[in-house]
Amino acid sequence: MELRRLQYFIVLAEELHFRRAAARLAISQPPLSIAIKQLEEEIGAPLFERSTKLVSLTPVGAAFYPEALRIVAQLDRARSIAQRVASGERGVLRLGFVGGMLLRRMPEFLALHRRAHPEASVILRELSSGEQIRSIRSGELAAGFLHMGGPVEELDHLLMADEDFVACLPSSHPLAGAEIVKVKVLRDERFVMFSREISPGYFDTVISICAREGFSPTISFEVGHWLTAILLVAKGLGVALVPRCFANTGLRGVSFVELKAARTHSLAHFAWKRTSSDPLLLRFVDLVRTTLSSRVNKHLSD
Amino acid sequence: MELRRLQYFIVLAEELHFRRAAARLAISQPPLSIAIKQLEEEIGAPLFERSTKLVSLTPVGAAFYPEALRIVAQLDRARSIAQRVASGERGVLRLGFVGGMLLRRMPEFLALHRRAHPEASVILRELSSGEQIRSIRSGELAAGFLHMGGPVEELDHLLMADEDFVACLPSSHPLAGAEIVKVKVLRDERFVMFSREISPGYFDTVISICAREGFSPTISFEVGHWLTAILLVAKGLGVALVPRCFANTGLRGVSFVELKAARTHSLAHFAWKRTSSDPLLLRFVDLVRTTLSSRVNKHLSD
DNA sequence: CATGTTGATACTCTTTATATATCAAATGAG
DNA sequence: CTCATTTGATATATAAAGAGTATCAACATG
Repeated sequence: MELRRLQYFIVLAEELHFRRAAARLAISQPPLSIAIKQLEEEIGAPLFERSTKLVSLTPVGAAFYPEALRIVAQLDRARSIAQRVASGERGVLRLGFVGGMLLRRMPEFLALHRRAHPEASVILRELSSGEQIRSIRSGELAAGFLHMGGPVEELDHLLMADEDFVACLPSSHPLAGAEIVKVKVLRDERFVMFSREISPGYFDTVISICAREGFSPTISFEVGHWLTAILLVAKGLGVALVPRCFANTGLRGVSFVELKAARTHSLAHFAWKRTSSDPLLLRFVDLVRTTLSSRVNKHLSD
Repeated sequence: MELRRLQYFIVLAEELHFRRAAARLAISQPPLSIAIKQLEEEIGAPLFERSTKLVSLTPVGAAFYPEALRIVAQLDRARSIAQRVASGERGVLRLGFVGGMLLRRMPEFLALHRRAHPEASVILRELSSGEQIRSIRSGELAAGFLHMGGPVEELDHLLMADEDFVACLPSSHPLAGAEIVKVKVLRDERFVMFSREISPGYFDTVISICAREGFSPTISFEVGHWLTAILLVAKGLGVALVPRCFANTGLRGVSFVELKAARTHSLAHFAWKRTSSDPLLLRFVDLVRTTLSSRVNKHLSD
C-alpha cells in the first residue's frame, strides 16, 4: 500500500470527480484512475462507484476514508515529532552529576535549559565521576557534571569551577569561629572522607593536602554521599576538607573555615561525548558555555 | 514520505545492522542505505549514527521509531476495516420500514442479521412507502420494508406477505365476538383510516373494498401511524379494516374479525436498489430471500 | 600486514509513474 | 434526433525511481 495512492484516494473522496481531483493533485487524470484501481485491487473491493456522470463512495470507500485521514495525520505527527526532536525543541536529555554539583551552578543551567526548551525533559542520575564517564562514552548519558582527573578519550569538557578547599568543622569545635587555620592544626582530628571508591580524586586530593603538611589523616568514616559527610561533621563525629562550594549548604551545626596555603583545588567539569549530535545536548553545551563565559555569578535557587 | 522507506526504517531500527536488515527485507544492502538516507533528508536530521562497526539510533530516530510503528499499525487497521466492510462483516445497513412491518417478519430478519453480522450496525427509519422508494433510489437507504403498488424503476423486491383484510372492532362492539362478518354490515360504522398522504395504497384499497360492497365509508379519523389507528378503535372511536397481521398487536380493547369475501389483499414487500453493491445489503437480501423461501413461520420475539 | 568485516558509492537495468492522445458512454442543446 | 461536450477508461511513450552488481574506504582482528 503506497502512500501516494492514499493521498489520491483522499482527494478523490473529497472531490468525487476524477478530473477535478487530478487537477488538485497536479497530475493528469489517467494516473489517478490507475492509482485508484490499484488501491481497490489491494483492498479487494471497489472504493468508488463510477458512472460517466457521477462518482460516489461505496460503503467500503466511506469506511476507508476516515482511516486514510488518520494515516496521513499520524504521518504528519511522526514527521513533526522527529523534526522537533531534531531542532532540540523536544526530546530527552540524560545527565549525570556528582552530588556536590547541586551546590555549584548546575541548578542554574537546568533552570535556563528548562526555560529555553519547555517541551524537553531532563533525566538526572546521581553517579560517581567514573560511572558518568563510562555512561557518557557508551551513550547512556548525554553529558555529566563531574570531576575529571585529566583529558578523557572521546569526551569534551568545560571547566565549571576551580575552588580551593576549606575545612568543615562542627560548630562546637574550638576553631569553628576562626578566620583561617593551618591544615596542620587538624592533624589530630578524625576525618570524614568521601569513599575512595566513589570519588578517588577527592580522596587522593585530601590525602595529599595532609601529606604536604606532614601528616596522614585519621579516617573515622568513609561515606558515599556529600550530605552524609556534612551531617556527620555537624554531629561532631569528625572534620572534613571540602571544596568551598559546600559552604553554601546552609546546614546547621557546621562551620567552614578557610585553609592557609592549601594550594590544592577542586576542579568541577561539565563533560560530553565529542561526537554526539543530539541537538538537545548541543543546545545545552552552548548554554553552559555561554553562561560560564558571561561570568554571571548569581545562583538560581531552583 | 514513502511507506516503503518507513518499513525499511523500522526494520533497520530493530536490527541496527544494514546487511541483516536488508536480508530481512529481502533486498540488497545498497538500496537500504539509499532509502534511509532519503528518509533522513526528508526529516532533515540523521536517524542513525553509523560507524563501520556500530549502527545506533540518534535521539531523533528513537523518537521517530514508535511513531513509525503507529503509522504501520494504522495502515493495517485501515486495510482491515475496509476489507471487513467489503466482506459484510462490518458496516452500516440503513433500512426503512412502514410501521406495520414490525408485526410481520421484519423483526425476525433483523434478529437473523444481527446474529450473522454481530459487528455490523443497522439504522432503522420509519417512513412511508413513497419516502422509502425515493430514499432507496437516492442511496440514502439501502433497502426498505414497504408496500409497492407495482414495479419501480431501479428497484428489486421480494414479496414478504400477502394478507387479506380483517375488521378491527372495539371489544365492546356487538360483532366483536363473531367468527366472520360481511363487509356490508359495517356500512354505518365510522372508519378510522391511515392517512391517504402517508399510505395511498392502503387508503384506496379500503375504499375499494367498501365500494364493492356498495357503500362509501364514513371516515371519522385519518391517522398517520398504525398504533394510533388501533388505539382509536380500542377507545370505541371507530372501526378499521386492516391487514391480518395487525391481529398480532396484542392491544387490549380491540377484536379482529374475519371479513367474508374481502377479496382484496395487502402486499408487503422488501425492496432495494438493483445496482447496489453494498455487501451488507447483499447479505441481507440473501437472508430475507432464503428465510422467506424456507417457509418457516415462527416469529422471533426479538 | 593480510583478511574479513562494516556501510557508502557508481553504474546498469528493470520497474513504476506520469503525460499525451484517444476511446466509448452518457448528457444536453439545438 | 443529431451533434458537440463531458465523463472516466485505455494505449503508448517517456521519465523517474528502485534494486541489483561490483566496488570502495574505514575499521577490526588474527
